[in-house]
Amino acid sequence: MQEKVVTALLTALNGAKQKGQLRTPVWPTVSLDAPKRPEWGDLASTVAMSLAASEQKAPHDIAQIIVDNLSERDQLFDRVEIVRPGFLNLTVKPTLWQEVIRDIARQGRSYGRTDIGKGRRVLVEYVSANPTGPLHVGHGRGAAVGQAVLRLLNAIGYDAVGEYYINDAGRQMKLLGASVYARYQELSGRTATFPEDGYHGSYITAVAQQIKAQLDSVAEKLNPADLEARCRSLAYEMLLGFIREDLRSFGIEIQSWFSEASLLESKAIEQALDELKARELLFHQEGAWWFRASLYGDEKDRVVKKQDGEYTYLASDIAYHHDKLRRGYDLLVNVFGADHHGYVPRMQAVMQAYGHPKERLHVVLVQLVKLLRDGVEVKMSKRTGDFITMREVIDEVGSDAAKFYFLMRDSKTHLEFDLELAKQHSNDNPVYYVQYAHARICSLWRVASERGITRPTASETDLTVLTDPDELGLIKKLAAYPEVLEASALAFEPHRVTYYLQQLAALLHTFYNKHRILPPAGESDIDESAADGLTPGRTAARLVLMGAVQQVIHNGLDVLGLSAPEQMSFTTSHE
RNA sequence: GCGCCCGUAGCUCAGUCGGAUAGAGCAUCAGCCUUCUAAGCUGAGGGUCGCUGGUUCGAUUCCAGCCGGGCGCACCA
Repeated sequence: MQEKVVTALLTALNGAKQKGQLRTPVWPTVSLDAPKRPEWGDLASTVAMSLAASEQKAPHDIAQIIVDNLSERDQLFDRVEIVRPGFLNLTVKPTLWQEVIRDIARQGRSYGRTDIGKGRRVLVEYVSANPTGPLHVGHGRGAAVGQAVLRLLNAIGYDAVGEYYINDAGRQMKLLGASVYARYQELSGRTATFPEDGYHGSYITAVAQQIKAQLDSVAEKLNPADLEARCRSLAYEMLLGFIREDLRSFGIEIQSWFSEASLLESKAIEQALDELKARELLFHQEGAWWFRASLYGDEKDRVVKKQDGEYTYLASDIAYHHDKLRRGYDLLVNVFGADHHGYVPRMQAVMQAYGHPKERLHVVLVQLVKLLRDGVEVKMSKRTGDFITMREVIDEVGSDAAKFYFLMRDSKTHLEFDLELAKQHSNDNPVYYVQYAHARICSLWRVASERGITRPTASETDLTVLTDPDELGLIKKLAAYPEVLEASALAFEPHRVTYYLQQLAALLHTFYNKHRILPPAGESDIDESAADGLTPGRTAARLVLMGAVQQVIHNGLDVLGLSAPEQMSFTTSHE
């Protein structure tokens, strides 16, 4: 719809240029928004005002020229108005809005999807939590955001794949092994020195207990170093297994798992660094090897190989991203915790060092989640390992509710997450508000079929009866979905869709409350239904409209990775 | 000290490639269920868009400087 109008405006502009009425060489982007007030029409554009400078004319005059050159004016618009400085207020013919419903019915699940990504390949790296403990709430937000970004990109025609980078090499693995080993010893009645900076969480003891059960029979034959190594690898496998399970039960499916250790084994780190060395982007100083990150806008150069000969974390990451690039992705998206924002320039320097524009890597930052219970902050201490896990949250509030909350706000801002609110099955809970809108429409189908009313098809229904402002308001919101989806995907900001769905659901609930869709079951209410002009034709048209609303809510929830239930369970609703 | 992010209603937050009287939810108050699910709806009150300048016909939006909060500034990951 918006597209049609923009095209019409551009045609008018070009026509005016040919007649010599306008002379701006390149048109600015033709803005077209739903204005704030209904009396300003359905769509408003500010092109005339933005052309004022280059045309050296009054905005109002330019607007007039555009209007005069609108060749399809009568086919498209009921009303075209020029207001004060130079706003162009357009009221689109209802028949065009009604067409939107047919589009939705025809396109179904693909309504809103586009191909502007042109099949370009994208790798979305997300979660990537160290396999040294269970996922916590912050990881949950990262998982929800990463998955939503991935699905959004796919929805606009990219070919996106999700990957989890496993930090299974280096220091934290050693610490994990040492921590588990120490607990193992304690469980065996021996005193052990717990490593400084070790993992203190109680889950370590639980893991040690399980490992002890497995190893007790052979433990005697192992020297301490071997035993610790066994502890390390068994603990790693167990913890990564928990992570996989947690993600699965959260409804997150990671297509690809990439091991950091594999980079060491395959010599990929050496190769990646050699390539940089060959381009003189590495230098040796004070016994260490440095990457010239400052050449590409980072604030300083960075060590990749330490004096002791060990690679830094950055070296692995260089090799990892080198590998991603070699796999032929056109765009790399990394979902990072916001505390890693300082790392971004470094990684973008790496992109450039390998000859790619820094925009080829886009980093989505995800801020911390502040957990509340009834408005009181739930304190978490990383040091003692005493934190609320993602598992506990989804067990308590459910996957859909958790995801919706994680996706409600711009990911780069702090999020307050009230557990009590999130699990409430009430009107205070936006998740159910949206899902309920979907379920309500599904319920309509059930009641309709009980009363012998068959569901009308969009193509065979006369939709011109849909002229009520509430009906048109609903359609206009539906018409905006493709734009919202596209903008949301291009900005890597899923919360725009979440917000849109709440608005759409609100319109639906209002409509549902105000207008009847099905004729009443009895005959007593004939007058009431007549007052709202409820004829069989109107019922059919409204049912088609409801089908379109249902479809869009479904599509929106789906792109966010949420379910669209056909009915709500009322088990805990009334107290 | 330097860098990044945030500062919008009592609370939590949308909106910001510059536009017309700044929005939603919660909370508060007043209403709506013999009718398609009240997990819903209607109405009311509530704001110097952190402050000060600048650019502009026009700034909550862009720029600069301040103030307040968070995070980051390792041969840790």
